[in-house]
Amino acid sequence: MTTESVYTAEALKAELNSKGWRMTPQREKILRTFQNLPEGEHLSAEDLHHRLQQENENISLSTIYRTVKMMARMGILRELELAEDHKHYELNQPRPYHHHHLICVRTNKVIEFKNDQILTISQKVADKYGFQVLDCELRIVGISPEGQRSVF
Amino acid sequence: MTTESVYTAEALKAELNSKGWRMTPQREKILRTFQNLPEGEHLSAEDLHHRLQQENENISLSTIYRTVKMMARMGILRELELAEDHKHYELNQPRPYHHHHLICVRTNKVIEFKNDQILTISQKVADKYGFQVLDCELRIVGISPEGQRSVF
DNA sequence: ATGCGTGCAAAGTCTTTGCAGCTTC
DNA sequence: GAAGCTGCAAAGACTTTGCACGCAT
Repeated sequence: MTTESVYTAEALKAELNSKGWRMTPQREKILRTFQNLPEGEHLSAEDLHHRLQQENENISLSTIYRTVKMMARMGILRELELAEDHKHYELNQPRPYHHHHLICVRTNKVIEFKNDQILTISQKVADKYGFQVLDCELRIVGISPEGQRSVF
Repeated sequence: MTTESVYTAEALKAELNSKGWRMTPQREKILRTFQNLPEGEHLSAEDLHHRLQQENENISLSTIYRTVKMMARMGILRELELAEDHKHYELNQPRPYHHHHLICVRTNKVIEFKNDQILTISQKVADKYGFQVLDCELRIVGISPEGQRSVF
C-alpha cells in the first residue's frame, strides 16, 4: 500500500517560485519517489540515489543531499535520526500517518508506533513559543527484549 | 545551579565490574564533568574534550567518543541530536529534570521544555514491546518567529 | 537574458578503528 | 597475569562546497 500524496508537483513549483527558486526535473522526481514509498519506509540519501538509478534517473548525490535538506526545511520531508549514523527521510504526513520511534541501543532495532496525543502536545508547546510545527517525533531509546539477553 | 548527582563513581564501578569491565580515572572524570554541568547544558565530544583540557585533564578524543557512547548505551547519558550535525550528551535525569526540544530548522534555535505526559506515554509504549526505557525525547521541529520573518 | 540548479571532484566534519603499551582486577 | 583501556595516527562514513555549464523563468 502506498501513502496518499499530500503535495503535488504543481504545489511544489508554486512554493519554489514564490521564493524566487526553480522547479526542476530532479526535484520533481525526488518528490515523486517519496510519494510512491510504502508507508513506514524511509530512505537515506544513498538509498534514494540507488533507487533513482534503478529507474534510470541519473541524479547526482550532491543534488540529492541539497534537495532533501531543502524539502525538510520546507516541511515536505521529515528528517529522521534513527539508530544508524546517517539521516533518513520520508514524506511528512499528517495524522493519522504520523508515527514515532522506539529504538534499541543494543540491537539497533527500530519499532514504529502511532500516538495521537503527541501531535496535540506538540502543537500546544509550539503555540506557546510562536513556532510553526513542521514535524514532531517521540524518540524512545531503550533496550529491546533481545538486547536484554545480550551482555552488550 | 547544578543538577543533583544520580550516579556515583562507585555505582559506575560496580556496574562496569559486573560486566567484566574496568573503572578508570578517565571514566570517572568524564562522569564527574557531566554531573557538574548546569541543568540544561549539553556537551559534544569536542566540548567535553576542551572542558577537560581546561582542567588539565588530558583525555584523548578517542577515549571520549568511546566513553560517551558506552555511557549512553548504559543509560547514564542521553544522546541528543539537536539542530547541528554532531551529537550532544547530557546526564540522563529522571523526572522532573527530563526535558524535550523544540528546534527551528531555519535559525537552529533550540528551546527546551518539560512535559510530564511524555514519560508516561513512553513507558506505556515501551511496556507494550517489552523494552526497558533508557531515555525518551519529544523533538518538535518547526519554524521560530524569527525564522518566519526570513525567506529561508 | 538572468541567475538559480546541477554534476563533478575535492574538501570537510565528525567519528571509528588498529595497535602498542599501560592499567585494573 | 590476563584482559580491558588509552592514546596516537590513520582511516572511514557521510555530507558539503567551489566552479563551470546548463536550464527554468
